[in-house]
Amino acid sequence: MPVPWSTPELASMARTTVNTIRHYHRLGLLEEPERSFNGYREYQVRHLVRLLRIRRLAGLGVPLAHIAEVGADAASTPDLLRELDHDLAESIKREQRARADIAAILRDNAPADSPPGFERVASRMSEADSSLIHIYAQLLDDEIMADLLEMTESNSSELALAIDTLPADADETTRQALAERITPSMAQNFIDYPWLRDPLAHLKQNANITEQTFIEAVVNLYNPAQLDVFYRASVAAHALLRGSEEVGEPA
Amino acid sequence: MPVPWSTPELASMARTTVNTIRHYHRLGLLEEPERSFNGYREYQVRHLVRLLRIRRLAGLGVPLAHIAEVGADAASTPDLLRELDHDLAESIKREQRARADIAAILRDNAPADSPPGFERVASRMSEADSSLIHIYAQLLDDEIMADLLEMTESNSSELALAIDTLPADADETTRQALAERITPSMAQNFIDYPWLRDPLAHLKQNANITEQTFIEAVVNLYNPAQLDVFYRASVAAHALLRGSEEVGEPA
DNA sequence: TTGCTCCTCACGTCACGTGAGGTGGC
DNA sequence: TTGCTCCTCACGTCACGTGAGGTGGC
Repeated sequence: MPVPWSTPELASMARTTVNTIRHYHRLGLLEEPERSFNGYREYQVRHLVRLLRIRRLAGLGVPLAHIAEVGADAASTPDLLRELDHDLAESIKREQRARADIAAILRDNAPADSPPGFERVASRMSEADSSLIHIYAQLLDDEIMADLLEMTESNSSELALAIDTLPADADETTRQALAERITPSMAQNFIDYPWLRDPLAHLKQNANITEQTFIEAVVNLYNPAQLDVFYRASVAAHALLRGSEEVGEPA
Repeated sequence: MPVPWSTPELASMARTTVNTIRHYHRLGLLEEPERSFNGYREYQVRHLVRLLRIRRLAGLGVPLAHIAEVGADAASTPDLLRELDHDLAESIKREQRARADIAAILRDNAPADSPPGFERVASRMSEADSSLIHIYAQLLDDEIMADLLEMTESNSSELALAIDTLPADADETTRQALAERITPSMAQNFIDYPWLRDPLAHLKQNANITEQTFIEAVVNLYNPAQLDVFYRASVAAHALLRGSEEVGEPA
């Protein structure tokens, strides 16, 4: 390839594309070369050098709009580079988190839109539970979320299924029976995770007025029979705890 | 914030923007909610959940156009995720290289568009040398480039300056004197870097017909006097080596 | 009437890529 | 005439952001 070079030749030498070169011409970043008699561009060595410098800066993350001034205003360059470095560091962190999350999803064979951190238990969770966790993750801090994960892991699959499949019009007997089955583990949870008795006190600081959200999510995601079972079990669990405190665990 | 939520309220709860929500509506990704009497959107819990799932997938790098099908076609998801992971890994590598290069530029106070790897010596290099290195980096493999860096590091600053500032019309005496000054180091380079005697043999494999480029770059970037000095020094250096081989270094 | 909240619609951003239609010499 | 190379010009992509102009109830 003797000088002068055509656009495809220049692109090939700089390991880029003709579209990229034309784009830089449009932006005024790369000087237009002379034209041959038939209108073809004829690039010289200086164009190749300029193109390589532009590609280098673009590769470092310098916005094309700033590349002209990087040449001109060398004094402001360190600040620009430090800013770029900061952006790159952030981007790398985000991508590394995404990779870790993808690995967890693949490892646990979980749905891709599982709540972050819940991949291990995602396939055992009902739609309602999964939805609720998505919302809670916006409202509760990480320690609470970690506790929720523990609770979900220790949940009995049969009980979870029974709750999940409870029809909205389940009769009195069915509800009461189910409530009694889940009362012990609920009581245990109240012991293991004291904040469960007053979850509203543990909302994220930056989450403004969200107590309503917290409650409305539950009410929306479970049917009346399920909510009734939760309520009955919760009352029974509290009674159980009060009983054991009075009898076996004096303050 | 009681249900139903307005668009800004929904955006705030999902830690995103109203524009993002409207964008998802336009793409048909997020169901349009009911409107109030005055035309305001009224979002329910299910919209919040859907929005959070979309944001989660988007955060993992799933293209918006594929998010609908990720829900529908769970079987193809692992392949998609593995592809995403591969892209993320590539992106992270690129960004880490960029960060390392930015660090080198800042550390050595080098121009941002220095040839990669040459930051330490960039401030001592002439424009022509820097340009040439940019071009050579496209044509020569990494080992040769490492040798070029070594050569540049060991170059005498005064000699480099003398060459760089040599006028195109420098007279005979000046040229000859300068050639004689650089002959010893050039001879030493021929010994230390044997490939210098036949650099064209070390072009990158994937770089097709580029010998011309190699030569045209030199001819274009240096003035006639400089080229003449290089030529004279090269001839003298070769003579020197032949002499020393005949006298002091029998094969 | 003024402010406030939400709305729609069109266009902008970033760094190019795509594709249609035309040209000039073999 | 066909093929090949290069050209221009308009529009597309991706995931939104911006800004103009309008509305409805206090």
